[in-house]
Amino acid sequence: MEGDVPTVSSVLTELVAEAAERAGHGGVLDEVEPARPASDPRFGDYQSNHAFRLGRALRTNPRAVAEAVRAALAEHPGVASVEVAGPGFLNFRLDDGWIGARLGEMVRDPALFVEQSGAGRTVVIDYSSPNVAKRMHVGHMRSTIIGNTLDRLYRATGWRVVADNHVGDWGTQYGKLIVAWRRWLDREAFEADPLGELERLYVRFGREAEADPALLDEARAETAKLQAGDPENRALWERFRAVSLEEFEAVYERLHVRFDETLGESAYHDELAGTVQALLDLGVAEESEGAVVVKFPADEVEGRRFKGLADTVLVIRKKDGAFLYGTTDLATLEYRRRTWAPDEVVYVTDVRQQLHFKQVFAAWRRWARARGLDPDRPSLVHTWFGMLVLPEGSMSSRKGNVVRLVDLLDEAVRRARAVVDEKSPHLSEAERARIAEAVGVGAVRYADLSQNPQSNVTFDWDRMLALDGNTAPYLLYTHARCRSLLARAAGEGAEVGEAVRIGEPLERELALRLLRFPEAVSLALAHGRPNLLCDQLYETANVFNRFYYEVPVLRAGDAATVASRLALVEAAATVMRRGLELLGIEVLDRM
RNA sequence: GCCCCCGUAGCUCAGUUGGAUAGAGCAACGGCCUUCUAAGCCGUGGGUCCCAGGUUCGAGUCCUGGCGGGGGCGCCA
Repeated sequence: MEGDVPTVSSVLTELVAEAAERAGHGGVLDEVEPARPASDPRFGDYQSNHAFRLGRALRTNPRAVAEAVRAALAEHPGVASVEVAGPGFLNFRLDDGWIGARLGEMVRDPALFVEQSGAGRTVVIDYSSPNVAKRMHVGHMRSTIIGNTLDRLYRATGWRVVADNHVGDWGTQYGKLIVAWRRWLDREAFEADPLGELERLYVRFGREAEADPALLDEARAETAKLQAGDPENRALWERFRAVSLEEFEAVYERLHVRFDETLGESAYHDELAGTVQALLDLGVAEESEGAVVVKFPADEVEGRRFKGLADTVLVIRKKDGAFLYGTTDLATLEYRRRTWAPDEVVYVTDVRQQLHFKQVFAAWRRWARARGLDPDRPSLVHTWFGMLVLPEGSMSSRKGNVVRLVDLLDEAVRRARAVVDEKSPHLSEAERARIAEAVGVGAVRYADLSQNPQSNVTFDWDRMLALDGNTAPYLLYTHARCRSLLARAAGEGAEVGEAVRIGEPLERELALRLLRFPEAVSLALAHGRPNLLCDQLYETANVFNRFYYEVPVLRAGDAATVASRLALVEAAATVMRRGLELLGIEVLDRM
């Protein structure tokens, strides 16, 4: 729709922008501070703090600026009143009729008014990326879940998304594994639990090699044979890879994660030598101490984004001629550029790789310039998240304290099942199993998503698997309550209204909260922080449950009120459903 | 040594990038089911936002210096 400004925030922001211009402050700032929900209901529904910005720029009293902007505000059907408060806040109170109508329009919009900021644009998202020949553990969870949710948020805002699982399927560990396989394979164990056996072989190799260093030479030789295309080693490697991907896929399916591509490190093996040569030829890289490196002298490092990069070095070819993951990252980026011409490439990894990606991004930009390409396209984003640590410290397969991802999911579902059996014994066995799966897996996803990704998390079973409070089951329950009410309404032949008519304060609060959904989606994506969407859904659920408790729907009395309230309930169900979908949590109609 | 991140209620964490009187969940205590799902709702108690300065109309948020914790830093990923 041409010129349409869908969200409440954008409507009011636009109004303020026009008023500021009319008040003679048009060119003062290039951006208008977005209107936001009021920090306290006493201050109205929404507030604009733009007058402070203007006041600072004009070196005048912000209160006076606010008065001037207020006086210049155009009439708008959505705005019931505007007040200037305190040192220069503009407080808006919205019109009840407009809120109800607006909500009706929002739920009829397939995008729920979510701004389609990515329309016509392509993003490659690189996430999850576990190493082949090992089982996935909880350390892989954050990249997988956060990455997948960003994937969903990008799609919701109109982007074309290429989700790429850049698995670690190449490197020296396969030579070791081949040696170990030939010496110590327990074929029965492999049949029963392929990755378990591969892990055991890998650990055994490490132990044996300590006593007999000659094994390392043997492994190096096998790696070299593999990379030279030796058919026997190649077949073994392919087998390791195949059983791994099969097992990963089972976990992804339970987590509702789906990739468009699984192009691991091995896919770029043949490009690495050429990449290094190109970087040398273009003067992006240089030889140093026998290796090939990209240097970042302090005086060449550009801007705040590259803070901490100064005087560091990225090695892209070792003294012995071998390549490193930085080399692969650059070759991969070049492949992505050629293949999908993305506007943006997002890497979702933990905080430890910050410096690495600053280096890769800076090296890429230099490479792009040297070839006459636009260094800003694709724009490169490293969305990092904090470490997941166990209460007793770091997790390592050597210490044997890893928590496998499937075990976490199984335990979550087991606990959820106990609650379902207790609360809903009347449901069929099959339905209870389905609910337990959705609740358990949803709880795990939500536990991760609902906190700021950049915080470190200490792994805690009880917290991760909590089923009440601010959790996935709470959101699922709220949605199920909505659906239950609507199902009963259908049974009684009650009409669901076209529009919502605001009456009770809780109807108003719920409608306003629902209208914030598209703002929350944009905010979550802009900051790369799914927890902002979680907060919104949690608040929505809380308001709905208070509404549900205090305001009768089916027993409201007159048919018009029943119809209006049912429309509100349906709007709540729609928003909760879409929100849960964006978080990758399977939605339930009953529980 | 240099660089990055963090320090908020007993515990786990939010805090919309500088906005109005700092909020949730858990745990504790008290209340609400003859009415639409009590996996719910309401209430009570709980704070030197690590410390000290600074910037301004306004600082948990920004700058400086400490203290404490985590992570990274040329041939691992």
